[in-house]
Amino acid sequence: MAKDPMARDATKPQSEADLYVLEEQVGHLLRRAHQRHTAIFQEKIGDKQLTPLQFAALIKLRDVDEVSQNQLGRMTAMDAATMQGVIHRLLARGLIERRKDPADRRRLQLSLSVMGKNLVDECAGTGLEISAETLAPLDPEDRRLFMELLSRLSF
Amino acid sequence: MAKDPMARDATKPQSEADLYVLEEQVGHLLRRAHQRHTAIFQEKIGDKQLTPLQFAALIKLRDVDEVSQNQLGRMTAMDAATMQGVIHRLLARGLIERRKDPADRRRLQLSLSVMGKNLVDECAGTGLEISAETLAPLDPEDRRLFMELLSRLSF
DNA sequence: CCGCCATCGTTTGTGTACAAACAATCGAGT
DNA sequence: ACTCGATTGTTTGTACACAAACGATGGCGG
Repeated sequence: MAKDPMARDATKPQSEADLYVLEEQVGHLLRRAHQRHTAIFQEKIGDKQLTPLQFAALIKLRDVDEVSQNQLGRMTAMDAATMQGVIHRLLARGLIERRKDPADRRRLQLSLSVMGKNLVDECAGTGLEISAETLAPLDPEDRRLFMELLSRLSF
Repeated sequence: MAKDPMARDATKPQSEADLYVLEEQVGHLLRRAHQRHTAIFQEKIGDKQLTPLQFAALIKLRDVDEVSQNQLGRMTAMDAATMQGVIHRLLARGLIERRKDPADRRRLQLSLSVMGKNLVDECAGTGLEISAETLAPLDPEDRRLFMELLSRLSF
C-alpha cells in the first residue's frame, strides 16, 4: 500500500526512514523497562498508596534528615512542580512534616515524621527486592554490567 | 540525628534499611535515563508539538498501514486510556485518519494521512539521531551490549 | 544603600500512565 | 438461537513530568 510497491520490501531500503524500527530504539525500550519496573513496584510494595516517587522522597529524607523542597527535588530528580504534588500527598498522609526556615523565609524545611520513619524502615527491604526482581532476567554478572552502563546514561 | 547516634555511621549497617541507596536502584536510574532521553527528543525533534509517544504511534502506523486503536496501543505499549489522548491529538493535527470498520462495528481503524506520512518521512532520520545521542556516553561496543541487556528488561 | 539577579515555592496548562467501571459488540459453545 | 465471556472504545480519577509564568525573598556588586 506504500506509494511505491517495491519500497518496503526491497532488499535495500529506499530511505533512512525505513531504518527506524520502534522496537530497536533506546527511548522505547527505556520507557517499557520503566513501565515494567513500576508494575513490579506496585505489586510488591506493601503500602498500596505509596508510589515510586513518594518512596524515593522518603528515602532521601531519611538520608539527609532535613532539606527544602527544591533541594529534595534535585536529590530525587523531580522538578519543583512535580515536587508540589508529591509533598502534598505525603503531608496529607502525615508521613512528612514541613516548617518554615527562620534563617531563610523563602524555604520550607521538610523532615520525616515518626510514621514516615517507620514506613521507610518497613519498606526499605522490600525496595531492595523490587530492584532485584526488576533485574531478575539478567544473570548476576550482567546485572552489574547493566547498572554500570545505565548509570552513564542517567546523569 | 538518628534514634541511635551510632547507627548511620557504623561500619556495619544496623539493618537492611540502610542498604537502600536511591542512586543505586534500577528504577531510579531507569527513570532518570528516560527523562534524559525525552529531553534529547524534545530538543532535537523538529516539530515542537510532537512527543515521543505520538511519534511512536505514527511510526507504527507507517509500518502496519491500518489497525484499530487497541491494536496500535499494544504495538506501542500504551493502554487504551492513554491511547485516547494520543489519538485525539494526532487527529486534531490531521496527522492520522479514523474510520469505522464495516466488518466489526466496535472497531475504529486508524491510518496515516498524507500529512502524517510526510512528517514520518521527515522525522525518521532525526529519530535515529536522537537514539544515537541518547547512547552517546557509551562507546559502540557498550551500546550494543546495553541494548541487548535493556531488551531483556523490557518485555 | 540599592538595583539586579538568583533562588524559593506556587499555579496553570499540556501530556503521559494506569486502574476501574461502562455500553456496545463480537464469538464461541451449547 | 442464546447465553456468556471476551474485546472495543470511552470516561473518570489519581499520579507523574515539565514548561512557563508569578510573587516573595535573599545575596551580591556597585
